[in-house]
Amino acid sequence: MPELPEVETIARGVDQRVRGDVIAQAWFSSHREPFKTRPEQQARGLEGRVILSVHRTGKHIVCELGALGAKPAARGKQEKGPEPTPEAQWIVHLGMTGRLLVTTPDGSMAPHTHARLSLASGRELRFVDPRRFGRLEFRDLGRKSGFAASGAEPLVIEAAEFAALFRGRRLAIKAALLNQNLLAGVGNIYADESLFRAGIRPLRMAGRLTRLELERLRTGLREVLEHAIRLGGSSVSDYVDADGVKGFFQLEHCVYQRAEHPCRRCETPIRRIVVAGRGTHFCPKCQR
DNA sequence: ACAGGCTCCTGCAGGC
DNA sequence: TGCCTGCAGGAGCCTG
Repeated sequence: MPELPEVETIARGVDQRVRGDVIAQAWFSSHREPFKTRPEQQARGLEGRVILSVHRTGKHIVCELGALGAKPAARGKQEKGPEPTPEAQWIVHLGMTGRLLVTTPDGSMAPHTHARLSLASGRELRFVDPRRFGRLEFRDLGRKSGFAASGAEPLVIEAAEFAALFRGRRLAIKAALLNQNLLAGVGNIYADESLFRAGIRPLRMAGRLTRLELERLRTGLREVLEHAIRLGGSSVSDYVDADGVKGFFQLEHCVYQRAEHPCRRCETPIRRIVVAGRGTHFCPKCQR
């Protein structure tokens, strides 16, 4: 299931391949879901627009779109030409099983393809999502404000702000980590892995954690996310990047989906419980 | 306001 | 071998 590192990997890959390309034609499946904006409206808004950039916010992939003829800023260049102002955004949430792929038009259509954007370069940007938990949204920035995740970014949040998120919260820290209104981008895998790094049991009440524990959690979370991004994300279920390539972080999971396996640190068998309706994995000895 | 539970959806694993 | 059941989970919605 795509979380922050997987979404980051996909957004980077898609950005590399489609930045500056023009959306010639947009096609959407006739399923009721997964559209936050009506498909006809999305198609109308997308066709003829230039993709200025693609980036990640929380678990969302945001495509910044400009008017035909707008020149995107070159990636990673120092020379700062005037940044073209986006006119619109196409926002993709992958849900559990969503994929955003850049393909050639002759590439066979995967089952459950819900959107195909034909690009002027001849390539196609495709959204595939068997379980339809993903969401597609179009925002006209002339009418609406730009997309912003409601929660804080775990990669940049400072200690004081992080601690304040959990103050007075009477719920399990695991459940709090999954709440996108507090932190944007953390899902089940990295919640479990960061709690292991911090040595904190998932059922501990969020508001009762000490300053020291919260700081271990903040740094553990950041480390585990950064490490996973370097490895291209975790491939559990059917996650693949923009090229359809799997990531490697799943080989380094310490607790996630390792129930009954020995802890990598102390060899105690990893336990699995259910917290907030989610499978939750922890080491009963290393996590207190 | 906040917390917890239910719902959506399909693929896959496990049991008989 | 093949069918059936149950489970996985992000986030929006409803309820207490």
